[in-house]
Amino acid sequence: MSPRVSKEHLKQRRADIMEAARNVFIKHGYEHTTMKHVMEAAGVSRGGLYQYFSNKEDLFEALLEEGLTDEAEATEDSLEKVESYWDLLMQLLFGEDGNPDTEMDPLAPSKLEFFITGRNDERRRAYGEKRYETGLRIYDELIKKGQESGEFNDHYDSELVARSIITFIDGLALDHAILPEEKVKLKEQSALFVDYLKMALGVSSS
Amino acid sequence: MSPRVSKEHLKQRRADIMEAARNVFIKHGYEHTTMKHVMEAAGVSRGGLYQYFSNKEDLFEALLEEGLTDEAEATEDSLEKVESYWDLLMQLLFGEDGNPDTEMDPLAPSKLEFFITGRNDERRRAYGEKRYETGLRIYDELIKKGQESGEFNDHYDSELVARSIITFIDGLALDHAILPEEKVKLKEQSALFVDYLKMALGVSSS
DNA sequence: TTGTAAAACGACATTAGTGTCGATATAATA
DNA sequence: TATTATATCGACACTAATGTCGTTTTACAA
Repeated sequence: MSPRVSKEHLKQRRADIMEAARNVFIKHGYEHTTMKHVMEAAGVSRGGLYQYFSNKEDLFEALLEEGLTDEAEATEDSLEKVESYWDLLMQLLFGEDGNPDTEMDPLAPSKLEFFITGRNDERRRAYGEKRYETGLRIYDELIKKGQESGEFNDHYDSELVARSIITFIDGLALDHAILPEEKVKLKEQSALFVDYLKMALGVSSS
Repeated sequence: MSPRVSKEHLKQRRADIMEAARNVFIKHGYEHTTMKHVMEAAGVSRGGLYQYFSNKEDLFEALLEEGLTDEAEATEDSLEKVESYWDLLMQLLFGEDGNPDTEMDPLAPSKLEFFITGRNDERRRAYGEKRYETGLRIYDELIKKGQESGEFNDHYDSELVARSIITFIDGLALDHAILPEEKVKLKEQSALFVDYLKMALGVSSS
C-alpha cells in the first residue's frame, strides 16, 4: 500500500512529456507528429507515454489548456482597474509593452492544424467554437467598456469589431505559418491594423 | 498500333475523377481523404486512378491549378479598361456584383489544410509562397494604379494594404472553416473591412 | 473479324502508426 | 531487509493506407 513515487514526481514527469511534446509539435506540426516522435523526444517508452496521455489528441489538448489559462485570467482582472482601454487593447494584442513587434506563439501553426483538420469531428469542432467564443468575449468586453466610458465611439458594434480583431489575428497566424518571416511583414501589418482599429473606435492619440 | 480511346475520352475521364475528388476533399478535408475515398467516389479502380494521378498531392494540385487560372486572367485584363478602381477592387473581393455577401469556395478549408500541414515540405512551401505572391501582386497592382490615378490616396504603401487584404481573406476563410455559418458573420465583417479599406485608401463614395 | 496498344482492374507486398498487455523494475513503507 | 503497489517498459497484434504489377478488357485500325 504505497504509491511508487510522490505526486510531485508524477506531475513533473507529465510536465516533462508535455514539454517534449510541445517541441515535437512545433517541429512536425499536429498531423505529422506521431506518438513515437514524442516517445523519443521525451525519452519515455510507449507504455510509459500512454500512461499519461491516451492518445495524440489528448496530449495536444493538454497543451492547449496550458496556454489558455494564463492569458485569459491575466486580462480578466486588469479590465477592472485601468485608465485607458486603448492601452489595454494594445497590450492584449501585442503583449506587455503594447507595441506591434511581438513574436508569434511557435505552437500557433499546429493549433490551426488541429482545429482545421478536426473541423468535421463533433467534439473538436465544439471545442474550437468554445475557444473562439472565449477569445471573442474578452475583446468584446473590453471594447464595450471602452465605448461605455466614452473613450471609444460606438459607431460600430463592439462584437463586430472584436470579430474583426480575431479574423486579423487568425489571418496573420495563418500567413505566418506558411510564409517565411520576412514575407509576412508582421510588424507593418500590425501597425496598419492598429490604424484600422483607431478609425473604427474613433481613437486619435498615439 | 492504336490507342485504346480518343484523347477526348481521356480528358473526360480525368475531369470526372477530378470532379469526384473535389467533392471528396470538400467532405473529408485534405489530410483525411484517402485514395480509396476518391476511387469509390469516382467509380474507378485503384490502378485506374493511379494511371491519372500518381498520389493525393498530385491530384489536389491539379484541382488547385484549375481554380487559379480562371480568376487571375479575368482580372488581369479588366485592369486596363476600368473607370473605377474601387469598383474593381470590390468585384475582386466579392465577385461579380461587388457586394460583400459572397459564398466561400467550399474547397477553401482543404486548401488551407494543404498549405498548413505541408509547411515543412520544401516543395509545398515554395508552391504556397508562389500563390501568395500571385494573389498579392493582383491587389498590389490594382491599388497602385488607383493611387497613381488619384482615385486612392497614397498615405499607405499599396503593397501593405494589399497584404492586409489577403490577411483578412485568409482569416475569414480560416474562421469559416472552423465555425458554423451563423457565427462567422461573413457579411458584416466584410462590410466592416470595406470601411477599413475606405479609410486606408481615402475613398468616400459608397 | 481479328490483332493490338494501352486503359482499367484488383490482389498484393510493404510501410507506418496505434493502443494493449503481461513482464519488469523500483521507491516508499513496514 | 522484505514487501508491495504501481510506474515503466517493449513486444505484439491490428488496422489502414500506399503504390506496384501482372492480368484482363476493350476501342480502334487493319
